[in-house]
Amino acid sequence: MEIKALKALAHPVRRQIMEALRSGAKTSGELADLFDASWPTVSRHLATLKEADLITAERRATSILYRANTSVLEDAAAAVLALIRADDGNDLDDDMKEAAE
Amino acid sequence: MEIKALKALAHPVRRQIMEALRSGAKTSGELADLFDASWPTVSRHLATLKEADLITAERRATSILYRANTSVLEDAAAAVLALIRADDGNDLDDDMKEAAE
DNA sequence: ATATTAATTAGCATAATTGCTAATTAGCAA
DNA sequence: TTGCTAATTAGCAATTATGCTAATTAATAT
Repeated sequence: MEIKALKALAHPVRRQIMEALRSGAKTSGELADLFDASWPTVSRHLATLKEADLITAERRATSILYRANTSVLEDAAAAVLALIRADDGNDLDDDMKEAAE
Repeated sequence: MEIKALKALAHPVRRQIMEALRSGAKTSGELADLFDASWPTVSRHLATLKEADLITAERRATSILYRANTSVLEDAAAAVLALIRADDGNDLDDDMKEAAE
């Protein structure tokens, strides 16, 4: 679940694609125009994001509209937050006592 | 910043290490015992996490204590959440041009 | 000095990722 | 049918990640 999403979000271009989709659905060509990478390269990143369920694709005549899957982004963020100890106050990173067990 | 953290968190073993550190600081050996991977392999994952500033290391006599860096985890989660469109006309750090549609 | 324990670093092999160009599929319009 | 546009897939080279064993550093103790 989140494992694929976090891996997909590890690449800067893929994060930028997700960022570009914040403002609404875009076609593959529109997205490819935003980056220096070639269109096939962007297309592959889109496939990776789709495989991780971070985006959905919908055919519109000759083009394909991509849109972000918000819930999966939320799940991914939650998975990262879950790595922080929930209960028991924790300091930032300077000195705190280690729990002995 | 978050780019290294998200990349580091893309690997399941590294996430499990962070998970193991939720309950408090642990030594390299204690962490290595938790996984099937060899100690050197775990050690390398620790180096990756440290490089991403997700953990800190402190020498304690013959062993080295690792602890999670909570603030960086928070930043990483925030970076993922930032990929979700904030409600209505609300542009945080949108450096993309708007779609023509 | 040697020994012991804790941990990392070195070196290597394999696997996965990335990004390109060229080729191909998909839909639409004459 | 042909042609055109949109997009993906194929195939390849280069890079990076992963994980192992063997060697090495570090701290402590005898």
